Amino acid sequence: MARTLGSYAQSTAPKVTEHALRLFAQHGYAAVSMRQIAKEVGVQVGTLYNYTPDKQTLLFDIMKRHLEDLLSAWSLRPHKTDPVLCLRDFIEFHLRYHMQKQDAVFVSYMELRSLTSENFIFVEKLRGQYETILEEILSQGQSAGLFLVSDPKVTTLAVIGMLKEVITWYKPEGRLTLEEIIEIYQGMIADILHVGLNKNDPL
Amino acid sequence: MARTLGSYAQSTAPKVTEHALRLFAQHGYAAVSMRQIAKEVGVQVGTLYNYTPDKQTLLFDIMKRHLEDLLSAWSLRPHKTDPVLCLRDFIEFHLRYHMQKQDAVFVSYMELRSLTSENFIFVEKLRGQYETILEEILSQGQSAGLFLVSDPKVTTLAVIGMLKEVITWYKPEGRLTLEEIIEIYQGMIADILHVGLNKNDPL
DNA sequence: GTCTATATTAAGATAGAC
DNA sequence: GTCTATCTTAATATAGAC
Repeated sequence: MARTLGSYAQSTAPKVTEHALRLFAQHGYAAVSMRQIAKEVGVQVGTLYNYTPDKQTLLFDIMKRHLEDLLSAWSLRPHKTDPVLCLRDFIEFHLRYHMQKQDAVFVSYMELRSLTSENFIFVEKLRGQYETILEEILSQGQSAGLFLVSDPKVTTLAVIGMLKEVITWYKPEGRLTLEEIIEIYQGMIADILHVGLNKNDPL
Repeated sequence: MARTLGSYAQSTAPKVTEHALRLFAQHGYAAVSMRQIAKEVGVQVGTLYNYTPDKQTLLFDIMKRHLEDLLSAWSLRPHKTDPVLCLRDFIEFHLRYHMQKQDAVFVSYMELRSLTSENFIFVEKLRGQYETILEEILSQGQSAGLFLVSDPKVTTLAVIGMLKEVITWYKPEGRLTLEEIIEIYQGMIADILHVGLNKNDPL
């Protein structure tokens, strides 16, 4: 990362983003003031406006960056062709990535309604791209006869719901390791999709 | 037609709650002002304070009433003893009830962090009571050997996650009827719990 | 019960000195 | 890059007339 010319101290820019993110996650975008953010960063309010034109842009940039990072992280992964392996891989990727970026995930989900309509459209497109990854894995497995579901669309949403819920209770120091949680979820999702059962087998 | 002396309109009290609920659901508690609520109700700001001591109490009362209604609606149902039937019943109850009170459900989930700590504790207790219902059904089925899960606690959370997600996409005029959705979810959850498979059967 | 008017506080954002 | 000072607007809440 290139630093700004003429800056001696540790750059303030990343601090602003970090503290804004944490405060938004904790109290919600609308409930956090620029003054609060400035206080956490350790500067006066006016200074913040050297790093963002306004509060809305601060939120938008946080979400945009998070979703772009998420998408690029997935696409940089070696691509598996078998839908069953690909699904297992996606579950692991999703849980690992999301559990280490809890604040960004939380804000990107909770604060959609705080975006201006223009920014909302942009962010929703990115979110849609991510959900499409799972949708396509499921539909490929479905047409290959590897998965058997009554309604692919609803199943996708249900799986997404299961995975999203994890963030509300996962704690690194909790009873189960992340590896164990991943395995449990891979199992439950395999059950829902009837992985391994042939289309013509009786249920 | 005048109902009460000096009052031409329908009683204001329920209107205040209704409009506050809808606005909180749409924009979030912190983003909604008392002026906005007053405007929707059709009164001046000062008038609102005849119906609530402050904005926080307005939010708290909405959540409290919603959760108390939910709990009492469940407890008024005829109680089934068989865990399998009880679970199916709970899924149906949950989805029906939640789909017809979308705003209240949404606010009660999203605005937990907007409550004062005292109010939060109260509301969390009610929420906990509701989640305990599902937990107990699962653990009863588990000990009766009717369900087979690798980790009951995580399974409960996953099922809750699945059910909660529905509210984010369900529309009464959508492709599937509520009855169809209920059936699909009963099926998926039965799959996760391996309902009908004996504990000693091979998977 | 509802209104108008107002007290008080705090918000987002900008200007200009250093 | 950061600060102080300030503009402007809007927030919650209250008081007192009708």
